Amino acid sequence: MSEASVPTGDELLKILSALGNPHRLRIVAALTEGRNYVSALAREIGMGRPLLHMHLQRLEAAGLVTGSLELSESGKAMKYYELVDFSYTLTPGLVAALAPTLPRDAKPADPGDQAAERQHQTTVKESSG
Amino acid sequence: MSEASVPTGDELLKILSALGNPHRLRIVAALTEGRNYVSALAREIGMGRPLLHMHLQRLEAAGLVTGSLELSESGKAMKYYELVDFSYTLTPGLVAALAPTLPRDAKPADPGDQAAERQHQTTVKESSG
DNA sequence: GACACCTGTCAAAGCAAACTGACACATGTC
DNA sequence: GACATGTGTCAGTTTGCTTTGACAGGTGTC
Repeated sequence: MSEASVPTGDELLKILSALGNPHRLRIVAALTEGRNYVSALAREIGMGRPLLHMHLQRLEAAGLVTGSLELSESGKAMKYYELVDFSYTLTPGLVAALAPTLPRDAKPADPGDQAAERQHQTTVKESSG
Repeated sequence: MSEASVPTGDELLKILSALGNPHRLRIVAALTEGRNYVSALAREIGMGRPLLHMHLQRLEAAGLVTGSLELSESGKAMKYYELVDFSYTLTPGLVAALAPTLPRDAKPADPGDQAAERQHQTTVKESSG
């Protein structure tokens, strides 16, 4: 099953700008092989941990990946990221339909469109002890 | 009929980064109502002509819109832009398939992947005299 | 010629994103 | 304790996109 194919304009924008980056595309590609934790993923792709961390946050904020902080058998905390099985069909029609729901200019005088925040879901599991 | 749904990694990146901008999404949305020329479009959307010009170039480079310099009845040169009926389905699989064809780091020492340029097609028509 | 409309481009400024290095913290092993 | 591995975050630089204003054409009309 895939993600909802009809997001809001704001969400679509976040998705597109999140994927509009070579590093992030590569990260998504690497995660199709399975979930992985940050440090290992950084080595695999060949980029610094702080940088990868930022990109992963961007992808998570767009709802394209999910991170879960787990405890390894040895007791070390490791943050595993995995792909969300998304599926969005880009067409002029979709853009036209969602464009009206785009934030104008972040005008401070425009209540009612707020409270649209989305909190990062970071599950915490324990795998044995 | 829609555009090819399987571009190269480089093209996908251009498409995504082109659409990952609120102004450009709005431009695409405005063009779904029909073709229009730059100055009129600038007034309709409410942005400067030079700025709109740049955004249109970005969209054209990504193959999402097409521009054609035509001559109006009065003889004035007007650049009309219209939408390309694209359709791309974003999935992890697509990204994984195209990621290997992404340009590494624009390394100068890597021939063979070049000559992949794409020239902007700018038709010139004459409507009457 | 002056005006209104269209086109295109350039340089400088402004701003957001990307990137790096260093720090603080925790755990298991030698 | 020293070391290697994992986590997260922060400050500062660098890079690149975005934006603006000004300029240089072109045409038709008054």
